[in-house]
Amino acid sequence: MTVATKLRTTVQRSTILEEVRRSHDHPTAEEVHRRVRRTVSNVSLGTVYRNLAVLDRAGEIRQIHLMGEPARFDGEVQPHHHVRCSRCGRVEDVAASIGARLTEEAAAATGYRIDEHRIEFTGLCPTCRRRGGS
Amino acid sequence: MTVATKLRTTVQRSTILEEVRRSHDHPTAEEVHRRVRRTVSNVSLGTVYRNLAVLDRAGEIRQIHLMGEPARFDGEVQPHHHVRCSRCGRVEDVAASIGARLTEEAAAATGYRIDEHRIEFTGLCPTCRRRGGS
DNA sequence: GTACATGCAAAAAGTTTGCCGACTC
DNA sequence: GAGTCGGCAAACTTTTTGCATGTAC
Repeated sequence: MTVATKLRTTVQRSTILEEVRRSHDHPTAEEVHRRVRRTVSNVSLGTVYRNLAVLDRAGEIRQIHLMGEPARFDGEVQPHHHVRCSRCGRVEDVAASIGARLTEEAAAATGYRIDEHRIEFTGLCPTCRRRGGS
Repeated sequence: MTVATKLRTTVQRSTILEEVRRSHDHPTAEEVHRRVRRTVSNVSLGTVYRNLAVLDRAGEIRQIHLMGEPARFDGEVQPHHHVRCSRCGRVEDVAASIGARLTEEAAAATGYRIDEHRIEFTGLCPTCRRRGGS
């Protein structure tokens, strides 16, 4: 599971990384903990938090913060964005191609050197749309 | 200070609203509390939180959540986005005209009915750029 | 063997809530 | 006067940290 150079490989760390990579539903730390415990029955929540932070710093995973929710983690580290369904709460990826020129536009508008941007869309997912209105 | 229809006008509530409206630095609840206390010396932090929530629901202010930080509040309720300087931490507004077509693009890409989007840019502000590097 | 990682439990940080007296309408 | 609101303090949720022990390299 190829952890970045300086990191030690421990059962806990590699299991946590694998779990985040295979989860496509953007789990919270607590959800990761629950899932990892199926394999490593005694991992502590503290270790999960510590490793999620380490892996985030190492660029192996990403952390996302949506409005008023606990942090979620994402094994997809390529640039992309998120949509959250306001009815069922699911969070899905949105291709990074959306808003490709945003960086230049924002740099021109603000004078900042823009390094990154994250977009959080909110709406109704196809399933909830079928079940009717907002 | 024109509070939406159903809300009662109390010294605490209107001071909190005024304070958020006049602050252009996106204060946290604790910062709002500190500032409001200059006028209403005994206002409690609980009241500040309650009123920020009420005013947010009433559409009088907005709440913003940036990566790994406590919630911040914004008296500007018209659509707009935010940039945060990764060196000095300041948060500034970015005009909503940026990314005007994002809603349609995201709707087409995901099948969601998109209701809203928020963009968080990260970079270096002009001042920090002058002082050199990342 | 040394530095780093883990488990555990306690603590911190941020936010919400229950209770009751006080104030707005 | 009825229903809201505010102060206070306790509770809750999420995340971080200290410490002693264990493990990877």
